[in-house]
Amino acid sequence: MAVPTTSAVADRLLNWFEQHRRDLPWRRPGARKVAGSRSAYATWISEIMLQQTRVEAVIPYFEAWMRSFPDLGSLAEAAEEDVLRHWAGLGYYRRARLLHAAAKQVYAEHGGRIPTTATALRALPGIGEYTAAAIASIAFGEAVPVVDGNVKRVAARFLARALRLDEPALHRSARDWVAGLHAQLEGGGEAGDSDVGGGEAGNLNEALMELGATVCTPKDPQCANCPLHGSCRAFAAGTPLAYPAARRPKQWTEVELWYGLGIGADGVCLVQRQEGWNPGLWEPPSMRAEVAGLTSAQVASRWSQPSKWLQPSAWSQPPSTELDDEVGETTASAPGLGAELGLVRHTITHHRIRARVFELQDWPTAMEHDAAGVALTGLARKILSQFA
DNA sequence: AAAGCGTGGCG
DNA sequence: TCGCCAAGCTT
Repeated sequence: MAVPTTSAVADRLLNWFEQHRRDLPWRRPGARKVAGSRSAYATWISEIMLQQTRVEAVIPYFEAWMRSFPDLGSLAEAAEEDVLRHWAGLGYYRRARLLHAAAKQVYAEHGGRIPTTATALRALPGIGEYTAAAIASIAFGEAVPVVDGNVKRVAARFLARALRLDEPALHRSARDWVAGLHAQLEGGGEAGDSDVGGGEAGNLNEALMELGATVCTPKDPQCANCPLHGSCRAFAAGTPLAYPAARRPKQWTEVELWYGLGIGADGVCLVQRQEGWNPGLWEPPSMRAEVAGLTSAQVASRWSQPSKWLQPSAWSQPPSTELDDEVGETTASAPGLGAELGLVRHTITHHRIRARVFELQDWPTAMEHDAAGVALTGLARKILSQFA
C-alpha cells in the first residue's frame, strides 16, 4: 500500500474542513466585510478571545462585543472601563487591555488599517506567534503555520512524538510539519494584499485546529472519523492516547483572602484592583490573609499587621480610614469587619483561594456601586451572588 | 525559560 | 467535591 504524500494530507484536511467546519459567529457572513472574505477585525477579536478559552464560552462575548465595538475605530475610541466590562467573566483580562492598546496603535501607526502580514501583526500588543499566524492566514491568506494546543496534539499523534505540550521541541516539530503542509498546497500561498482571506492557507490552519477540537480530542479521539488516520503514526501503533506525553503534575498554591461585604442603600461597597490579579476589575474590599499552613489564630495575628493585610497598592483608594487604624489581635476586633458570613472557594490558574466573607462596617458611601454597572472579578460575582 | 495570568464545564 | 483542562502572551 502506498504511503500518502504530504500533499495528500493537506488536501484531505481541506476537504474534511469544507464538510465539517462548525458554524461559528466569526465564520458567518455577518463577520465578513464582503462576500467570501473574513473581516480581519472579527478574526482578530475572535482569536484573542479564544486564547486559552473554550469556543462555547467565547460565543456570547464575541457577539456582544461586535454589537458594541463593530469595527476597529469604535474599539480604539472606547473607554477602558467599557472595554473591560465587555470582557468581565472571560478571564485573562490582560488580553482586553492589550487588545485595546493594539487597536489604538493600529489607528495611530497604521492609519486604522490592520497589518496584513504575520510579521507586522506580531509587533502589536497581545499578538504573539500563534495569533499573528492565525490572523495573517485566515484574514489575509498568508501561508504561515499556526501552532496552538490543538495543532500540537494532532502533530504529536501524527508524528508519534512523545513530548509534553509545553516542550519547545514539540512546538518546533508541529510548526515544521504544518509549514510542510502549506508548502504542498497548490499555488504555494500568496499573501493577500487586502482584507480578503478565505484562502487555502487559512482553511488549512483552521482545519488543523478544528480537527484537534472536534476529532483528535485529548481524551476520546475519534480516529475512525479522522481524515488523516491512514497516515497517522499513533493510529498505526494503536496508541493515540500516548501522545502527547502526560503533563507535569500541577503545583498549587493555597491562598486565603478575607472579603468585607458592605451592602448599602444604593449599592455594594466595591474597590477597583490596581495590579496583580484582575487589574481594573472591581470587587469588595479584600486582603490576603495567609499563605498555606497557617492556623486561623496565626491568620488573625497577621491580620493585625497592617502591612500584611492591607495592601494599599492593590486599591485605587484605601477601603476606609477605619481599616488604616490600629487593629486588635483577634478576628473579632479586626477593623471594619463584623460577623463572618461564610466561605467561598475559587481557583485562579495555580492558586486555590479560600475566600472568607465578613460583614463590612463603616465604609464611605462614595465607594458604593451598582454591581451590575462595573466589571466584577469572577470571585466577586461568586461572593455577591451568594451573600448579597 | 519558567512562571504568572481566569474561567466554567465536565467526568 | 475536585482535578484537569481550552484556539497563548508577556516578562
